[in-house]
Parts: sequence; C-alpha cells; structure tokens
Amino acid sequence: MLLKVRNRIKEIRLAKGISQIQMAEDLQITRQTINAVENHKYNPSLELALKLMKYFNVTIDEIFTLEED
Amino acid sequence: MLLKVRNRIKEIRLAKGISQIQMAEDLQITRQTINAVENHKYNPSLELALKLMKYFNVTIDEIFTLEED
DNA sequence: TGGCGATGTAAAGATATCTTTACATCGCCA
DNA sequence: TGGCGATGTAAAGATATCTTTACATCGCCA
Repeated sequence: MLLKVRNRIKEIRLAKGISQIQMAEDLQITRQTINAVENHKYNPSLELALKLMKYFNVTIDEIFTLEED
Repeated sequence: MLLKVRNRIKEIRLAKGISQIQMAEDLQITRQTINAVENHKYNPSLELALKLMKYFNVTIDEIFTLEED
C-alpha cells in the first residue's frame, strides 16, 4: 500500500481570503515554498505542517490526509 | 519566536511495549530512523509523522508539539 | 492600454530526512 | 560466563525540503 500525502492548503487559504504572499510573510517562509506545497511539488516538513495548522487554526485532518497511491 | 518540534514517540512506544525493531518493520522504515527521531536528531517527514499517528492511533497533539526555543 | 497584484515555474545551492552498513554497549538470563 | 535482544551511534550516499534570484502569465482596473 503506497501512501501519499494530500493537502487542502489552497482551499483553506482561498476560503480565508489570504494570498500566498501574505501567508509567506506571516509564516516567515518564501512564497515559492507555499506555491510548491499547494501544487504538490513536495510535502511540507513536519515543522511547517504544524505551523500551518496553527496559522489556519484547524486540525491536521482538515489539511492533510494520507491516501492510497 | 523560534519554534521547535518535540515528540513523545519513545514514551508512546514504551507505553505500548513495542521495540524500535518492531516499529521499523511495521512502518517499513529503518530502525535508525526511528532511533534518530526519538532522540531528536531530526524531525520525521510529514509523511512519517502521519504514519506514526495512524500506527499509534493518537492525535498529532499527543505525539508532536511546537515549542519555543 | 498599461500597470500591478497574484500566481506559476525554473535552476542552483543549502540543509534536512532517510537508507545502508557497520560497530559498540547494556541488561538479562540460560 | 556468554549469548542475545534492544538500543545508540557513525559515516557515506540518495532524495526531499526550502531559499534565492529570476522570469512569465493572467485578471483586473485606473
């Protein structure tokens, strides 16, 4: 069973009306990192994932899911 | 504010009476990785973190916390 | 029209995560 | 005693994560 991480960052971000630029500033990371994670170029580190949960004030299940293939 | 990830993997593992070797086999990773993460040599990837939550059947807060310094 | 905010992407380089192989120590118990 | 399971550690190498710099496109609106 191959497991892949999926995320709903873009959906949550748009629902809150925040730009990638704003998020990058707030989280002290680059806009390119957010963009890459949103477009599933790679997964965020656990540290960044925890910061995202805190930033959006949501549980991990609301952002990240471990799915097959 | 410098944030660091702390984990309680060793405590949870010992509470469940599982060895690092057993965990490594179950999770399909190496024993060295588990050991390094338990001893805070580095953080697990988000993918491994999600697998650990699933494996121990706990929430993220029960394993990982984002602390100052 | 043209300027601007937002987004997507690329490439080079630094650092983090993980594997493989190997060796060492410690506690326990036959 | 000595053998074994469990744990800690190290070093080399592969891949993943993230930054910096740069360029391009798209939609909107003055």
